[in-house]
Amino acid sequence: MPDVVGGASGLGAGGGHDADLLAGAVFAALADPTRRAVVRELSRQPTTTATALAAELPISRQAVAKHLNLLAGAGLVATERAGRETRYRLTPDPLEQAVRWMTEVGGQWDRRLERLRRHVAE
Amino acid sequence: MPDVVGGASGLGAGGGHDADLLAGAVFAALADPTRRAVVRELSRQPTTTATALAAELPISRQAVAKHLNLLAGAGLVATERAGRETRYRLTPDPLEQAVRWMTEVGGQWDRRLERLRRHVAE
DNA sequence: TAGACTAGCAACCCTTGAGTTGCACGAATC
DNA sequence: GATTCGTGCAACTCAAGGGTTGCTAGTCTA
Repeated sequence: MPDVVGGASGLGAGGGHDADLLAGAVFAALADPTRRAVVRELSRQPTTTATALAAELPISRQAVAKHLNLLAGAGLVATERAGRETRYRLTPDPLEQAVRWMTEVGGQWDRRLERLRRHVAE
Repeated sequence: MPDVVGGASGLGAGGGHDADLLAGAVFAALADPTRRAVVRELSRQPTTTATALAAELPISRQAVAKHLNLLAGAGLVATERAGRETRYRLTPDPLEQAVRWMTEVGGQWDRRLERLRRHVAE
């Protein structure tokens, strides 16, 4: 089951190799409502700590830390230590990858749709 | 835990009401690699059936059907019966909502970054 | 009408993931 | 130097989700 992408090689040849995995990590990261709240909050403040976030969310500090780790794994967040606290900064670059994935799929479908429309018209 | 978004009302006031839920459904739908493969395949063929998809994927027909139901729940797929088979068609409109969510967050962060940069410069 | 093909429903594993608590360690403060 | 504050790590619970098998029902065809 882990090689669904690779196993579907006949399908996945459309240019996306591991870009799919990158986009997938972003999608998985943004699939959780708590994580979306964290990201939104990070988009407002330049940097924050896990404890500060936990103070504004109905979950524990450790839960927030887990989410931040996952976000860091997806490349959406960067960490930097400042004394005894670690501050988290939003790095929205991977969002671009995800957007590209979606526009690619949507665009391909639009092209297919237009082709079908033309075929019906003739 | 289910009202994380609402509970974070102090945060979520940035214009997104249930648009967050819509985008969240899209993200959750695209978080699974199998579902991404299904979507990519649907972007190539105008319509398909669950059995046809199952023939090209390493999973059973019922698993594909579940994924298609979830995609339909997110509004990414529409169904139409044709005789004894149900054909699935891609409806990429919700992708736009998701893209808007991401660009909004990214844009807000960019603005915040620029403001910070200006503040440092002076 | 009998048989093949398609889809839908339900019950059932088993893994993942979100969340918790508890504890131990480095950094500031007094 | 002792204490507090902020993190990090580990173990654990519990619900959700991906996948399977088995069966039933509808539709086309021979």
